Amino acid sequence: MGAVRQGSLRELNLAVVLGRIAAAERPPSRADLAAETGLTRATVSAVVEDLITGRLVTEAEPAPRAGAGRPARGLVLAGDGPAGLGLEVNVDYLAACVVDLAGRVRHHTVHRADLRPLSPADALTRLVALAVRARTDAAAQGLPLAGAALAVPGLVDDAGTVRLAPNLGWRDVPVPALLAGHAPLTERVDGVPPLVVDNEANLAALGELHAGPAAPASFLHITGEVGIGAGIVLDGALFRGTRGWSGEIGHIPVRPEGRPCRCGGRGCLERYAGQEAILAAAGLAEADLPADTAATRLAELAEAGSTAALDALHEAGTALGVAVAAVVNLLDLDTVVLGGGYAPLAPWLRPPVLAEISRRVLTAAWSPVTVRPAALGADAAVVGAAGSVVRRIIAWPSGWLARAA
Amino acid sequence: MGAVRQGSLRELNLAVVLGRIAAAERPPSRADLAAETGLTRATVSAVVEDLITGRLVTEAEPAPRAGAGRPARGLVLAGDGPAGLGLEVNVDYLAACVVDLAGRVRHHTVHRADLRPLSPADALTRLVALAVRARTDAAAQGLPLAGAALAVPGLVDDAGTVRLAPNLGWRDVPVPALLAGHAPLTERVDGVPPLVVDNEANLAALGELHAGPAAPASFLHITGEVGIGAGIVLDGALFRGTRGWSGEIGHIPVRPEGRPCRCGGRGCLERYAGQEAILAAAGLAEADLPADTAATRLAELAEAGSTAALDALHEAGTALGVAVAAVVNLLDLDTVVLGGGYAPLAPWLRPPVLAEISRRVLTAAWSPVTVRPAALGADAAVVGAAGSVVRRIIAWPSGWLARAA
DNA sequence: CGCAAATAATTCAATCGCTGAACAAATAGC
DNA sequence: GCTATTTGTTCAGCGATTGAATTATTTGCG
Repeated sequence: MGAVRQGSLRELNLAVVLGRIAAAERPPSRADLAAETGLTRATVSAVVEDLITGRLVTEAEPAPRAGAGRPARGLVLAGDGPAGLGLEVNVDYLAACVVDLAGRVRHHTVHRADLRPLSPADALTRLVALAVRARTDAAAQGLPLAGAALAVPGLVDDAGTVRLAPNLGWRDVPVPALLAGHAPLTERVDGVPPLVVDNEANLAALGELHAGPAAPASFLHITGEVGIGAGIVLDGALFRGTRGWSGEIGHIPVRPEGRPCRCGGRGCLERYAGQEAILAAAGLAEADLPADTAATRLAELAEAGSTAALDALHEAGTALGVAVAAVVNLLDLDTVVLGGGYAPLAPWLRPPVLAEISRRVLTAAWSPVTVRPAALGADAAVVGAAGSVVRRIIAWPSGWLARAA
Repeated sequence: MGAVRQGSLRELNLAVVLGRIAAAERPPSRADLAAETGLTRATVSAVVEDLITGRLVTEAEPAPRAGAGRPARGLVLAGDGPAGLGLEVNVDYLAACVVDLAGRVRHHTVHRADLRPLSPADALTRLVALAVRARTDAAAQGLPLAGAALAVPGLVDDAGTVRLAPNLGWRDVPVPALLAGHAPLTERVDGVPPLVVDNEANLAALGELHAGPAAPASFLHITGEVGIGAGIVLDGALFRGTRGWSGEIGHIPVRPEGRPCRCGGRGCLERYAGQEAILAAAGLAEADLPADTAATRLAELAEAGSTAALDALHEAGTALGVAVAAVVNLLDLDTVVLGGGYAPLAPWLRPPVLAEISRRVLTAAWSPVTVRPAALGADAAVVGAAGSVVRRIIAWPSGWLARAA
């Protein structure tokens, strides 16, 4: 916590009030906010006025009806306020989307193509084309973009360099430098780079947090694709680790005397619950399926009662459960979200995961652990990326207000 | 983050300034603090005056010498300010200590006795005797006690009830209720209970954080005793999990097809790197050694070149390394501290732990993980308990100042 | 030795944002 | 149409920070 200057007071209260408006189930009145926060109605009015003139908040016309007295005017996040641009590079598709302050997806494009043969520079050039279309669409809807975030299936350092994205074949790719020619993804505003690069699993977890007001404050979001990544959300904020490389769950040993893994260990989770492992166990050659349909195909087979598929899923679920139990023991989380390719497979993965948790988590007897599929599907990472931009504005509105003024 | 009222400004700045004084390497001057925090020298002077009249800070007479100009007056945490009382119940000893604001241990008593035959009530009665002596000693030194914390080798819920302490044989022990007759451990002040009960591993980790200014902001502290517990410190704060039950590292599977464990799983870490497992592997019957000397005995044997001991330690270190690698992958930590019974064994445990980390942690190649023994020895938990009390004051001085006024 | 330069800390009027109470606005119920 | 009730705004007052000026204390230099 930095020092609190005179002006910080208003900055902090702008964040507090806007945060309450964003988190509220129904549009709160100024009086509600005053009661909730402990601030005076006078102060709340002044703060709200700043937020309204800054186009972050609008008054909801159909005010919620009460008993007697002057009717309250509900406050909601502005639909025409700043929006976030989300981008994603993945193994077999590119995606872009625009999410407004209220969390609505206002634009969404997916471009399917095998990215592996392309150089990183070429892939990014194609991505810029998508970004430009998204920008144009946003402008047509009167939405100013406040920033962008790019989701990548790999490890990203603070500078935005992709250190390693195995399934993409990327290694030490300096994304910001490669985008240098493509303003306005590169103009730095207020010290915030206009494009943040982050791990796909992290951003997908943020997407889940953003998807509904019912999201718990702390949970583990597991993205099951070729690799297995986890996004850790603690108290409503993404936990990134010392260098931003948290969530590497794929190499927790679940059968240490088991199959060798490319990481050098043995019996890693990825070798038992990764997409390739499940497909192989189910008797499906991986090569003839595009990655995005593999999970749905498996779900169809399981639905149809295929013994091979059911056995493969049970096996994978058990391995996943061993790893999840370890994480729950370590972090004492009460919710686990199955995302990415696991989402459609949740009906079959859930039982063995729960079984392992109740076997191995000492505290599960006192307070049960919830395991549920992700609310967002395969779009979680892009939507989460765009959401992370608007979320930053909600968490610190004075930055945007100063820029807009 | 709650709303910020007018008066919160000063409260926040008191915390900011006191925090800087506590964290500084050498006594900072008011001017230093102003430069660091961005506050005006005028404001810092006012804030510091509050801290000095509240007996939290004093001026260090031998001011650090500079070039020219009026010499600065260094500010340090007051040695005669509020102190914390730390208590510990463990399998074969009770302990109490008093730590002052500056982190110095001003009192320390250990009472050795096998606690397992005693009822929880009897054990706590003996503990109160220690606490009373510590109080008297503190009073004799002019130290007002600001609160107490009790370390227990088990799971504790929010109300202070020990839900399960297997090695102590405790189950659902309502510690605050059992201490009800023993004021002043029970009078609630400012909404803060005078006695906080917490897990031993958590408090030991806090002790490590408190032990030196060189402690990293985020680390994993592993307490190896009969069970294996971990304290997770993230950004200088203990991470407790949703219900305060984080850090159960003992049941991470390291040999899943291996030995059955009392938790119901197989091949848990505890069965390979727990004290009993190491002693058995080294050919030492456990029964004939008091728990506190087992580790030193092992260290002696290893020092003397005993093959059995060296092999046992290598085996345990490898198992520990597998689990630690999993945690490091998940949380992206850069420091692991070997505490409790592991501290004296660190020379032999470190190499296999590091080997497993470099094998299994993908990112270890870019930035190495430090593994080191704990700075505090077996006293870490008591000292950490007392430290947690003074730490709370440093984090929120206005609470103490209001009480003292 | 005396004086200028430099750095530390304090004083004080000005200012910014919150507070609390009074007031205006708008509606339901009688 | 009147009253009770609740919402939202206005305004004087106040607390905390600010910034410039002032005082305090030492080093360096002639």
